[in-house]
Amino acid sequence: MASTASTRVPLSRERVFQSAVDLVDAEGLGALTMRRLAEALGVEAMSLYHHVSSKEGVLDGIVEVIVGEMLDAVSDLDPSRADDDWPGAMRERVLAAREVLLRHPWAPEVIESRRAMIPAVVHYYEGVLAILRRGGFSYDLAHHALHALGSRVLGFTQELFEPDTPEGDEANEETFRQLAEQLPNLVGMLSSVNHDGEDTTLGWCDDQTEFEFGLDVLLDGLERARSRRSG
Amino acid sequence: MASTASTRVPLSRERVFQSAVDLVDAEGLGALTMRRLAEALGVEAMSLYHHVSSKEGVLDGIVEVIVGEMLDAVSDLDPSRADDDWPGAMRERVLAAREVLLRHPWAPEVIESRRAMIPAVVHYYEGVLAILRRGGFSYDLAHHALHALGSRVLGFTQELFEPDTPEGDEANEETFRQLAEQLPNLVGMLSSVNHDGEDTTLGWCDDQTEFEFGLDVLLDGLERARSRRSG
DNA sequence: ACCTGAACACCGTTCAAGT
DNA sequence: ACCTGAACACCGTTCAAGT
Repeated sequence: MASTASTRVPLSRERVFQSAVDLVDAEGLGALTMRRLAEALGVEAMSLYHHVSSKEGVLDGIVEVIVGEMLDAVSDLDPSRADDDWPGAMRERVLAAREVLLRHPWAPEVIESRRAMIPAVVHYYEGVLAILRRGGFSYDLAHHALHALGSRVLGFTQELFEPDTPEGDEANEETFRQLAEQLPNLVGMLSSVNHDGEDTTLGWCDDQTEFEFGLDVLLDGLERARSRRSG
Repeated sequence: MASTASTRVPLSRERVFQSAVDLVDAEGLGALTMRRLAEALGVEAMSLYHHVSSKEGVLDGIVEVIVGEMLDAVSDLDPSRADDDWPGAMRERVLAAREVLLRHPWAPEVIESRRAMIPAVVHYYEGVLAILRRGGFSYDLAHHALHALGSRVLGFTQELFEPDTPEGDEANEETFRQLAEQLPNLVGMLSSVNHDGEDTTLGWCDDQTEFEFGLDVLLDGLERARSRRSG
């Protein structure tokens, strides 16, 4: 019954979102416009609006895809581990999520810009909370823990500064050189911290070593707060 | 010598940035366009480009103004307090910065989007580092501490979700209702955490109580990491 | 040196029309 | 039901020209 002339697959929300992820993987966030996305799908820009309400909806959908990959990645971890080692269970979950981000290094920027209740994100947080509850946290302390961990539960650390792009302008380095003599502590810190290792990295500071170390400091501090409160 | 016909003050970077802050204070971030900003200054849009290189430069300038206010606010604190009570000194500094944000509640969003080395931000971090160093942190551990504290050193907590705007659509609440039975822990947490108090607030979760509590958990965890390492 | 007006090259999005 | 083409209402920014 199907015409053999055109085997075009009909558009769907899922195809739109996956295509958006592929486009950004290949060409960066700047390439994501409604026109470019439509082109990649072999369709006119306005056809997209039958499946998404706006470009904001596309960005939400991108997060749904990425965090969906995280949910897949954590689905075969053992939830009962949290009963007697919640920091270990959390660490395992978060590092699995981080591996997804290493395949989509632009994703933290998009995730940070979204505050809508995206189903995959909500489910991911539910799993984080489950670990904290099994580990003995009250709802109230678990809430504080979520905020203290921040983006780290999704596998990335916020950057403070971004280095200048290799080919771009040198505004940052120039600013820093001019101010350097008023900044003894920053100069000292930057010279003692390795910022050009070959380590797997999501950003200037966010390499695997820094991420794991900072995560462990937080998990330890939170476990201490928990045990102090539950007596 | 000066003509009395027009007492127009010449444009300057400082006037452009301050005017941008005033515009956003009055009408929100969405109102900030080069054309609107020029209008507020009684000038054509293109005149702005003699003083700033781009709209990105205006946003950097806004952060310079806001964090400049923070530097003023912390300038009369006693640096030597960190010598025997670094968590107290940090707490004092951070809460002073937060008071600036309470006057500009849109500012966290702008600050989060900037990664350039803005002079005021660099100086602010220098002061944060000075406290950690006086408190006995190695450069390496101070670096981890900065990332662990994240946006908190500038006085705000990242939100996880934003509630629906009062007049806006109800997409978030709708999503949540549909998923609620699969989310026992989130439902439990949200019902036990106060999200509609009259407290001074920067966001849904970021009220003064949550901010101070979460800050203290982190400061305590960091002090523990420090004392464990220095023996 | 500083500011302007018109224009350019994009955006996201609306709308009426096609099939 | 789904897709289209043209148009709208904006953007940020360039450029040649004014004073």
